[in-house]
Amino acid sequence: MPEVQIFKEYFDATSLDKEIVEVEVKSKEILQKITENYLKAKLKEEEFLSSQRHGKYLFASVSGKFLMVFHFGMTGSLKYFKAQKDEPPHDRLLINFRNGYQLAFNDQRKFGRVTIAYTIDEFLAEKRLGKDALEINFPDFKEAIGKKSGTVKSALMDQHVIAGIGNIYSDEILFQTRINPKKKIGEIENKALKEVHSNMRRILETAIKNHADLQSYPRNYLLYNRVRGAKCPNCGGKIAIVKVSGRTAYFCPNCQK
DNA sequence: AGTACCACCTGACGGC
DNA sequence: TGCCGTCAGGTGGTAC
Repeated sequence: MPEVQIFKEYFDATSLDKEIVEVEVKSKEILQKITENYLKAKLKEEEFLSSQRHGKYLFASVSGKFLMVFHFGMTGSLKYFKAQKDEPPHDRLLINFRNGYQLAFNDQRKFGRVTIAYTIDEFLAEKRLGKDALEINFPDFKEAIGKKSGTVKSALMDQHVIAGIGNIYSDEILFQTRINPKKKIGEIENKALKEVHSNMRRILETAIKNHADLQSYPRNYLLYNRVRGAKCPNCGGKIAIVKVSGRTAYFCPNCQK
């Protein structure tokens, strides 16, 4: 989600209030529930007025009439450019503006998706997305997560519970709260859950402040050096790697009980 | 109903 | 040098 917030800021700085002349779809696979012709017709001669982020989704208002929805998967990004030499290598969608610039939806692994929606609430309801991780207050957080029965890591990553936490940020939150990623939700005390909530917000805010660039995060963050054989920034012990409901979890067995 | 896990896709990387 | 297997990460579908 911090990356998506950075894309939102980039989008707002580059692509608002410019007439769209044409849309090119280079990889149809990224279109979700819409056809290429539909998207082209919808965007032609319109303009982006503003954008909003919810979890990992970015919503761009198109002339106040409807929303263009972006989901970036793992490798998606945006690039605003003019010269051909600046065209990104895996652009799946290009939006051509009247001013000669283009906005590219670049996505090497094609896990990203683009679609059209009419209201954010309707879209969130259809996807059954939880509240945004930066917006949710503790009582709502507790209630949402309390309905789960699996591991704390998979609950944090479940977009229906809270929207916005991915694999690497769930690791960071649990590392800083000193909770083992395999711990069951029911075994977490209220006080620790409160810490999870406040650490979640602080970590996401810190990540955004650092432009979602892992190498500029504080040195005591697990994410600063999330690689095989890394040492724990707390105790110097070896960081372990395990699978938790199919995802790779990095954690310190000594600090996270 | 809810949880676990694989497929999707591509490039990087390690091993032989 | 080069080929092959493995891995990464988010989501959606499927299996349990």
